[in-house]
Amino acid sequence: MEFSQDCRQCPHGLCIHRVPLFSSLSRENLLHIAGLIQHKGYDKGQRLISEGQEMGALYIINAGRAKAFRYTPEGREQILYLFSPGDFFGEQYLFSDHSAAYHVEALTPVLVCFLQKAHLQNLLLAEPQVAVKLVAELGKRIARLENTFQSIGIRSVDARIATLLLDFSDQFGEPTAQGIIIKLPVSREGMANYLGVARETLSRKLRKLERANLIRSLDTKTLLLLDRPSLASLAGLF
Amino acid sequence: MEFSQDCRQCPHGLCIHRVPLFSSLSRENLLHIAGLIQHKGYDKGQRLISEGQEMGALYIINAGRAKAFRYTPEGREQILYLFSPGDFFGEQYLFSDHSAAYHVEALTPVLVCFLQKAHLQNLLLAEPQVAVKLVAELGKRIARLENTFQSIGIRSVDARIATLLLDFSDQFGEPTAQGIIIKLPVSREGMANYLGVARETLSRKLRKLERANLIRSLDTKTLLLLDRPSLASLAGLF
DNA sequence: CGTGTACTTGAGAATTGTCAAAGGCTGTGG
DNA sequence: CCACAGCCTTTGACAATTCTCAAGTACACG
Repeated sequence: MEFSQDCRQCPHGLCIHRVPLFSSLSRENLLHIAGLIQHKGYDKGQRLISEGQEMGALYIINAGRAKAFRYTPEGREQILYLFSPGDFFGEQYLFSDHSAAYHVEALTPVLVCFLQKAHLQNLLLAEPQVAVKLVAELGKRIARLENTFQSIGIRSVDARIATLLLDFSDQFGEPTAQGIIIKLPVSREGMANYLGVARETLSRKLRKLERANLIRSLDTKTLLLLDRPSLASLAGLF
Repeated sequence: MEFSQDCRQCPHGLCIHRVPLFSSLSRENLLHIAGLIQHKGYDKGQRLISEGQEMGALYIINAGRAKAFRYTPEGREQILYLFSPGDFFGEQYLFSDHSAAYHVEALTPVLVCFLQKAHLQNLLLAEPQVAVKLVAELGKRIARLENTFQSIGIRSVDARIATLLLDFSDQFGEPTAQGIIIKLPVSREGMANYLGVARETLSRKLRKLERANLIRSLDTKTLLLLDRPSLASLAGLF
């Protein structure tokens, strides 16, 4: 785990460049903010934040992946988000003193930039455009949550799995000659927890999709998507 | 259906007073905004907006109740939100030109105030505090969605029903000597759609709760909540 | 007072969860 | 390079839950 005082020595250039939030800022403003940003590295499996903890900053994923999750009363892990570089979280707590409502854990080694609450608050008041951008980003996130919400409301587990595969294909997929290759960010168990079904059920369903030639499992963490249209119709039409 | 040019003749006083969003504004600012706000009334069952429609304004519920919903691929109605006076929607579309992702329909006669996109955009740029408030409100909504998300992820339908009843009791309940009286905003079918289960399942579960003396059904649209603690333990512990 | 709508209840079918065991991959140590 | 331990995944069989279809009941409204 390492720190660096600000973002100007960012290993990947100014990390805030990666954040759509700040895209409207001038170069000098960017540099100023960059000076306020702190870094921290986390190993795979480490907690970035824990449920119940104070959230004093906005977290921006600079490199790596992380998952946000809670435990259900039965003790199962329910995954809420998968974060990739450029994603941020903690914005809910900017203007409320609630504590974090979920755990965030590194799925791979992760590098985060964080911006203290107070600094961001000042920034929003001084630069309305950033606030407007933030509102827009939050709107997007709400829309995504609403979609997920609905897709869970769908009775059929098959449809939910198809939806998840399509989402993954958009987020993590790479088109090739044979089909879209998806590097899964989580294990089967993780996917099951994301969907809210039992591991075993997910296994069976995936096998069924494989037998129907819609997908092929290359290895545990790699999937080949063969028939996107059929998946789409599963997700949406039945 | 009636119009009125601005909000100064609002039947319930300045409707924007009801909106936390604008609570930080000075009296003169409020009056200015009030002048920009338009009204519209809807009968029960009428659509405020339809899926796919352009969203040109922020809608604020002034009186009455409305539901936001979509149709699942199977043709079932999936309720996303229940709006009460003071709630607003349409903010997702402020800075995106996406069309509405759901229908909104009046459950009772409804009076809405709406503020055109352009006016609100100007307001946000001119009054950063309003933007900050908006960010805070959106944060709250995200938190609520995340909660709902998780509670749906919970396998047990019983837990979800208990959670819904507790939510309703908070939102629509009135404490009395016998217990908390809940005026249900939706029919059994509506509740079932909200939870994503079959009508019949909901009926059976409610009957079971009634036999266990946790609730009593006074009439179709009124519920008496007798044993909140037991419900809470159902919702959270098993 | 009848009619229609919404709700309840019952029985069988389908789906999913649970438990148990077997299979497969990975990394360590010989 | 191989053997083995440990973990994740798959598969099978059974139990539990929920859905569907069908019929019956209650209630609101004209």
